[in-house]
Order: sequence, then C-alpha cells, then structure tokens
Amino acid sequence: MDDAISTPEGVSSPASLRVLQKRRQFLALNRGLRVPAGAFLLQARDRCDDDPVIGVGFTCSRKVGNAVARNRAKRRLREAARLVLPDLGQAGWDYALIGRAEATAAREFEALLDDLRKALTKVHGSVRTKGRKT
RNA sequence: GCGGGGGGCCGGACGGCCGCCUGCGGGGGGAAACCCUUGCGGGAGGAAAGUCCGGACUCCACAAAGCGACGGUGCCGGGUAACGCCCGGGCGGGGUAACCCGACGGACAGCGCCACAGAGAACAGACCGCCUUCGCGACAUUGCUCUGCAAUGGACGGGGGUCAGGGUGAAACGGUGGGGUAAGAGCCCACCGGGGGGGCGGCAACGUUCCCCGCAUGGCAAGCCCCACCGGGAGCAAUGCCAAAUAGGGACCCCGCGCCUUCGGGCAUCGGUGCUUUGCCGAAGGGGUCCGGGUUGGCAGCUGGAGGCCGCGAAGCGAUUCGCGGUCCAGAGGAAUGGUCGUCGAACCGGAGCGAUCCGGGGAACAGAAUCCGGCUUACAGGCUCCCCGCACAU
RNA sequence: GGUCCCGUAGCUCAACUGGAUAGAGCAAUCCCCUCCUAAGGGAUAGGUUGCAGGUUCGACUCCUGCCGGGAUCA
Repeated sequence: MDDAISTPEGVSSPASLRVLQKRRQFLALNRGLRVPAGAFLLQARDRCDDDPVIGVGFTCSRKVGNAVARNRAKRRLREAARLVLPDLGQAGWDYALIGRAEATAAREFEALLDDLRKALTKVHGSVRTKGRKT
C-alpha cells in the first residue's frame, strides 16, 4: 500500500500491470510509437491520463501460424512482459507486443527478454527526455 | 518364426520455484461500489479441427384440407431423442483365408443423350465375305460325232437370302458345343444365362425348388424424372435485460372509420401464407404515449446434460436397453495451461558386438475448448494389448 | 463462433444440355520495320482447369472429401 502511493513518479520502481482487452485500446496504440524488437514488434504510447498503471496487450495475427503457434507466441510474450515491464516500463503508458511468424516461438527466452529491454530503452531514451523535460 | 486381417487403449512421465484463468471461503480497509491479502479445489483433445449431417435450446412465422414447388434420403430389418450414424442380415465384387469394399429403388410411366470411328447405335444394319439366281457369257478344264456343241467352274453387272466370320467401337439385339441348312440364323437340341407363374423357407431384402416361355425390347437416373419416406425459417454475433445517444420508420391507446341495420350483425373494396376452397385477421383520417437507424459498453444465456466416467448384475448374436452403487472433471470473452531447472525418457544419428545388448548424441506426432450433446470426415511420431487367418518348422 | 460465395496461361475473362485441339485480349520471347525506342506487322512458347477420389465410353462441366482465398452477421 505504501508502494502504490509512492510509485507514480519513478520510472524504474515496480508498478502494477493491467492487460488491455478492448479493441479501441489497440487502435489507439496503432497511432503511437512502433519499434522492432528482434523476435517481435513493440508498440508504445502515453495514455495521457492520471492512472499510473502500465497497460500491456498482446497481438498474434494468423500470419504467425495456427492456433497452437499463436497461443504459444502470446504466452512467451506475456511471460517476458511480466518479468521486464514492471521495472523498465513507464507508468501511465500502454504497450503492445506483436508476435512474428517463426521468431517469437523459436528464440531463446533470455534473448527474448533482452529484445524487450533494448526496445524499451530505445523508446524511453528518446521520447521521455523530449517529452518530460519541457 | 515369417507374413497378413480385425477390435480396444495410450498418446511423453515425476518433482521444485515463479506466474495465469476460474469456483468456494477466511482476514483487513471502505458508507457502498470495490480494493488489498490469504486458504482449499478445478483447469484442453482423440480429434478440441473441418462445419458435412442429426438434435437440444432460443427467437420469428404458423387456421384447416387438397394440390403444387423446393431440398434431402434410397437393398431389408433393428437400435436411437434424431440422423446421411451404428448393429445384424441379403445381394454384388476382391482376397488362398481371416476379412475388406459397395450412392445397392425404378430404364416395358414418359422425355432426353449415346460424339469420333463404323455397313449399321435403338423396334439397327449389308462394307468385305458366304450362298443362290438372272444376263452378256470373256476365260479355263474335260468330253464328243471337233470351223462347232455340251457339261463344270467362273471374271463382270443386276436381283435375292444371310449375320456365323472379318473389321469399327465403351457398347453390335444372349454365351458355349452339337445338329441342321444353298449359305446361315434359337431354326432345333444340351448346358449356362434371362423372363413369367406356383410351392416351400424367411417379418423382409432374398433364397430354393417345380413348371412354362426359345427368349426382340441396350447403357446413362452422381441428365430431367417416377416411386417411397423425411423436412416451416433462422441461428448463442440466436435471444432477453440495463445504460449512454437520438432521424425519414415501427408498436400501443383513444376518437373516427364504405353502405344497410332491429346494434346481434349482414353486404362490399383492398391487403395478408406458393395456389385453390372454406375460414380468420387487418386497413382507410386525426390526436396522444412509447420504442427506435448506426455506434459503444455492461449483465444474463453459460454449463447439471437424450450427461460423462468407474464398477456390478440382467435381456439381446449385436448396436443398444434396463437396474443398482460411486463420482463429478474448463467455463474465457483481445479469449486462461506458461517460463525455468532437475531426474527419467521414444523416434532418429554415430560407434562397438555374430547377437541379445552396451556407449555417446538427440529430444517428442497431429494439434488448443468458445452454447451444449450424438455422429461422420480429415490430420497424426510412436507405443501397449486382445482375437483371428495363411505358410514353414518342431512335438 | 455462425452463415454464404469463389478457384481456368503471369493478369483479366471465355468454353452450349458432359463430346474430345481448353479459346481471346494484355503481358513474355524471337524476327521484321527504325539511326535507336515506342507504336505497328509476323511467329513462338506458356495449362497436373486448386488437390484427391468417384459416376460415365468420355468430366472445366455431375457427385463426395480436402486445400486456399474472399464477403457478411453482435
């Protein structure tokens, strides 16, 4: 409870995650940033509201494969987001991880985590300094 | 031992840590909504798939009879909630056999089609050939009474008989053998095949037997069609409720509503199911109330059901049914089963060995519930188990 | 998730009631014309008719099962 009050400012302190479920949330993300992250694609966008939670969604289209391949790709992305986003994600932002055909399921899990970390620093390294300082 | 056929079952296992979805409960905060925390339980498949059939369920439509249209099924009997599924039987085909396969009603109800080739293709036909006859009688042979005559054969042309043979074709109007004939032909006979009728067995499909008929009447119905049987339409994104938002349409109520009226009703017009008949309902102008197109969110439907699974008993050849006991086993809604580590591990690869096997590597097929059931079909690494058939060897 | 529709040369379309060589335009290749290119003319090649079975003498066409693509419904 003490954490919940003290976190909204910090970038690296743990924040709560929430899964995106509505179509309009994904449509909004399509207008945000889009960064390739090795085995997948990362979309990120500042929600511009007062809620400090981090939103995260997962997309795997039919290009990824059949239902088994799509589910497997989403599970690995979900696990990666669970491990990385509370530390490196920024409060008040939404993220979407988009699976790719062969790579998302085949990549080593540690490499998958690195992909996500690099992509996040790429997003916030450029945008945050510009947006927040002025 | 080798090869083959049929049925049933499994389809990676165990554990640690960190997570996800969901049911029930405890504790704390809060007026409540809700939030935080914590305990116990459950959490993908044999196909969850394709959406090809059949239902449950929901909404819409619905007066009855007759006729018609459309779609489906198609040997017979049984099972089932139902089926195009399953079981048993029949018939046909394949296999030495176990066993497997089959859209398997009707082509004397009718219409249509059968290209090319071929003489002829649907109550067919005469090309070659065979036989016969006629004409001119070339020509050949033989005989004689020898410039010739006669007999036989016969090129060529015409008429007739014939469908056995050749050839064409997917298919040529029963097949084989014999008799018969001018040559032939069910022309006649035997057997096979076919048709009709009777008897017997069977619920039936059908089988069997006797008698009669020499027996002209293809193939296609997954062409139209006929016969028998079945079927109202749509689908959980159905449907119901709540909230936000509001047009040109819709619903309900009141008055009025063609003519006559004894106020019960009668007679008209128009519209309403594919058509007809009978019947029923609605409509004509004005006012009021409510809903509403498109977009978006929440709740219900939502998992307890012709239930599944396990065990026992009974009926039946079997599908299946009946009885008893136990048990409950996913319920999401951008959609839950994952990540990682350890032990064991099939296929496969390399090496050693005559071999059983051993050592090292390797790391698990097809595939993910979306309202729920019964089937079918399709995909599938590998494994377990039961029964049966053939061959070889031994006893 | 449900429902419906469509697959023919590289592309856009034909092919009768099932009847034999699956045809046309554009594109492609080669040649002619031109100083060169375009246009024009001539010739050529290109097809398991989405795949696999079945019915039929014969299938692009009829039937069944798969595969791929598209549309639509709250």
